[in-house]
Amino acid sequence: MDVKELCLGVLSMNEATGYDIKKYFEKSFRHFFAAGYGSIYPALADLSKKGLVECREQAQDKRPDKKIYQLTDKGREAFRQAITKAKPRHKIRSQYLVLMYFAHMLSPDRLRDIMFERVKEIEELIEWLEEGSQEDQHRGMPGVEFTIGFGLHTLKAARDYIREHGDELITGVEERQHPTTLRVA
Amino acid sequence: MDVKELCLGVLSMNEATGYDIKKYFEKSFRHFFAAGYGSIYPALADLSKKGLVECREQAQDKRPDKKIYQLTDKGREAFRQAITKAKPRHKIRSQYLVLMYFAHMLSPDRLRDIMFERVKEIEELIEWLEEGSQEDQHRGMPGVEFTIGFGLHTLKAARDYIREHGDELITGVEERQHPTTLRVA
DNA sequence: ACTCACATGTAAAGAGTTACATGATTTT
DNA sequence: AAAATCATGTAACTCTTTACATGTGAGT
Repeated sequence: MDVKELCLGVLSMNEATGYDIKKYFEKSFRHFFAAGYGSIYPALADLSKKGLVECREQAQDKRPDKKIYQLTDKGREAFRQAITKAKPRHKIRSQYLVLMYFAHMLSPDRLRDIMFERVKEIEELIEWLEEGSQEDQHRGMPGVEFTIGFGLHTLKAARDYIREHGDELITGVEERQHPTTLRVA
Repeated sequence: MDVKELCLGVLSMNEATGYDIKKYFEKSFRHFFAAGYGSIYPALADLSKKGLVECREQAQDKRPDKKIYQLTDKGREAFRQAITKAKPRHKIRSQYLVLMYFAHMLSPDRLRDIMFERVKEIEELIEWLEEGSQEDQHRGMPGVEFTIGFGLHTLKAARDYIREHGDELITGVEERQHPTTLRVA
């Protein structure tokens, strides 16, 4: 289940251009699956070559022609297969947590900045999801609500954890870096 | 901040073999940064070539020689640089949530299986982290406690969300797939 | 004057995964 | 008898990221 297959998924709902698909990714999968043009356009070219999507070109002046893609029957079937067989993995790759792990090697100021920035990012995502949940484009797609709700719930948990334990970590680091002389050895 | 840099991080605490490093990854970074031999061994070879680590070989019979790596001063400095400059990203790539998003295209049985499996995986991770938090190898590393606590908190949130909203999703999918004939159109 | 939205793509580099290859010892 | 632990690695493949390349029109 990679960018190619998610493109099929997006196209299973509506025909779209590469540009549209990128926007859809941003709107809907932002918190669990990101992709840029550099992976979407080649993916579409590949799907086209394999006969899973077809495209019709729409001329535009002063702009590159629009290439509007739609699923073929083969593509629809391929997507069904993909989601039927895909293993439900959930991978996290977090440089942020690596930094927290090695917090004792950072200055308390840098540490504070990182945590602040992370909380800000999380809050932006939460806002984004809350806006998205009010759109009613996803009537009839119970999964949309579920994934938005899941995102909101886990992001809030992450934010709250940092808020509640961030100072503790900073204090711990300060103590380690400047041990008090008064200590019962 | 990739596997190479995390290897430096692990070696900043203790000398180790590639095999040891893999085990350390599993014990400590499992919930936010996974890596296999296929990325660790080449990483060490590369770091060695760049003079960031040194290795001494220990002969063993009936086994390949052990290669015990340790940081050089250059390597120690490189790691300090890396964590000072690294952007604190946190990436999630979740096929699991993709499947939930397109839940309406799955059979309720498959959906139930996926959620059950996911909850089981989360529970295993939680247990793992709870065991790890009782080890006292991480004295003096306040970041270790923080990352374990963070993992526990967010994993529990994820588990609880699925428990509380999973049935709702399944019901929604069933309704969409077999609409009742009794409906006020 | 600048940035955002529209609209397409390529090329090179970087990273990670998977399968392969070897093989004794210990535990279940 | 099978599986896990110890211990190394490579090669091929897949996938993603980043930077480049091009250009208009509308809004601030």
